[in-house]
Amino acid sequence: MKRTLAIETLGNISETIKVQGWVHSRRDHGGLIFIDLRDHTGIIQLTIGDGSEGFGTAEELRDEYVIEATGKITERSEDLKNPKIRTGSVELLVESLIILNKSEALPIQVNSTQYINEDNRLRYRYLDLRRPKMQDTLKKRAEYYTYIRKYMESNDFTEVATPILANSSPEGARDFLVPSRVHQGMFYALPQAPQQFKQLLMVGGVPRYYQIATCFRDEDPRADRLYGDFYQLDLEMSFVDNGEEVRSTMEPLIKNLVTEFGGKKLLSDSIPRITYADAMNKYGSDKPDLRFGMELTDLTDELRDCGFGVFTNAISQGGAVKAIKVSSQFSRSQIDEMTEKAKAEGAGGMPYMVIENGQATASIAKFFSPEDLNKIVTKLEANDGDTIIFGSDKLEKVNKVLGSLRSYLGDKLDLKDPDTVALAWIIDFPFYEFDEKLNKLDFGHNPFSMPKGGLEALESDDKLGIVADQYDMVANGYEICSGAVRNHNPEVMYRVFDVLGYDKEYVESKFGAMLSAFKFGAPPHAGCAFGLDRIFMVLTNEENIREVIAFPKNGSGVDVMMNSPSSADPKAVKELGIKSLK
RNA sequence: GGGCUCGUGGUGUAGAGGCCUAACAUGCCUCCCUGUCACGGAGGAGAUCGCCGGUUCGAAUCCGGUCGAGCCCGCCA
Repeated sequence: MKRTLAIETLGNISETIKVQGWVHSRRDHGGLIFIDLRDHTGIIQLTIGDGSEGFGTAEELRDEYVIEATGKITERSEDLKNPKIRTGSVELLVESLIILNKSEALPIQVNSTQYINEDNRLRYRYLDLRRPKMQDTLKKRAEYYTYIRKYMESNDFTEVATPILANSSPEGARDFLVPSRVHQGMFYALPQAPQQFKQLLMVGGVPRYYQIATCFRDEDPRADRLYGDFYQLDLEMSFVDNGEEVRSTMEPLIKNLVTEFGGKKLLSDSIPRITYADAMNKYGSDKPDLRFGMELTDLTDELRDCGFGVFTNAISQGGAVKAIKVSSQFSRSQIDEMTEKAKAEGAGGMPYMVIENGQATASIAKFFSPEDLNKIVTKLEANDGDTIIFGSDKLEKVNKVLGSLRSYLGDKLDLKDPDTVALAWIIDFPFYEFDEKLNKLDFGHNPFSMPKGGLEALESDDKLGIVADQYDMVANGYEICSGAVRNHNPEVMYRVFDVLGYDKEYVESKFGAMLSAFKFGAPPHAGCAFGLDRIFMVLTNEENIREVIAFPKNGSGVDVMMNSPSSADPKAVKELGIKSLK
């Protein structure tokens, strides 16, 4: 076994050993120097007395010097043991000491848990990574990959690598383009996902494919979304024509990742299937956090003829009135903050009322008759001390605003148990959506999924009612997986685009390879892709996804350590046939 | 592209018109110290308060612009 600073590998008491690592801290008592030596496994105390051969060297040491020490492992006397570190019952009595490399004064401290702003951490990521927490993250992430691979292999999935230099895809996120030198004026694109390749693998006779795939998207990041490249567990299964088979194949892995690997509780052992429509109506989100209730209640019918113009107007214009009940009361400033939140989501304001002594008071209560108030209180089962928050507008807007407030209040009221993971499958996404901005029909998710009901369903007059055989998995309010039963039938493919007004030529120009492949005996197939960074983030209770990878870009896509992106050698640019640079 | 918040010694913060010749913690440098483990003690260096402009007798503090960061909206099939 390689000698590390883990207690198990240090050797026996009074054995003479050699250890290497970084100077975590140094305590100089004049004639006696203590050094905390650190490596990826932990810390051991080195003790050097005046008179020992290494003493002179020990006096020169500074934080983060890299050293090698030789000495005798010695048990500490009872009163000197330090229970805070794993090796605290022993220390190394140093006989000789070598400096392997020095360190300048540090821009960020390694031996501290003090908050450091992220810009500095990323600029000196190699120092940041030395910190025990980041060491643990990297180690745990490697175990996570192993755990996943083991499951996939034991379920007969074959790992296949797909190209990084791929093709631009017309739907979806913005591509990273790579200019071709050999074919000037032409571009590769880094894959947003191996979507088309994995479907071609199905046509290619691979029964079950998986890959821990790097995916590239040039879109603005978020706390739960990396800029540039990120990782997916991408998989696909042939001769599968229903999503349930994919879901039940992958469920055990995710559940075990939560419990066995992550050491957390599942909210429920059986994972609910919730339709997109139900999720939107009950939680105002297609990625609801199910760890708490506070569901949206529809009051449209009850309040159609109420005395409050804001509500009746919304309803008469085809909109809805909904409410959430919160078992809590709020200060003026809290209400203001929530109102700001609602406005940020597009609401005009945040009407609310408070139930006190069996009476509704505050904000908009005065606009309602006792009968209307009674309907509200009854439907929401509201009690003294509850606050009822309303939304009225188009249904989609109401869902969005109240869904956002629900999540916000879940945080504020501490309803999100960090030790519990609530999983759910969201199913039956709408195939088409109405794009308000372009004032036309567009794909809801992706054009590769099979419409439920196939060709026949596409003929429906209610295009917005067509459901895709498409499913997401959500965990604690995060979307962690997206998948679908794929459309492997060229006729259906043409028709899917035809509904949006795209002709055959368009489809062939964009998806030529897939379409022609599908003409040569494509098996039905289905699959999905899990966001590995995001799942790991949930499992480790991190709120920022940049905490779970070694070298993330910052919010504007810059690697502040490596200084990328950067300008290129003009010669290389010229060779690519690119003429104009700013 | 838009909104909100932030920018003060190496690091993390305080200061919110004059008390600032800018404070505290930590780090750094010098010296003392043989049982510390966030060692302790004495001394010292280090910031024109992101940048530009304005208001004012006076600006780290107020205003405008600009640059950078974080979060959110848009975007992310």
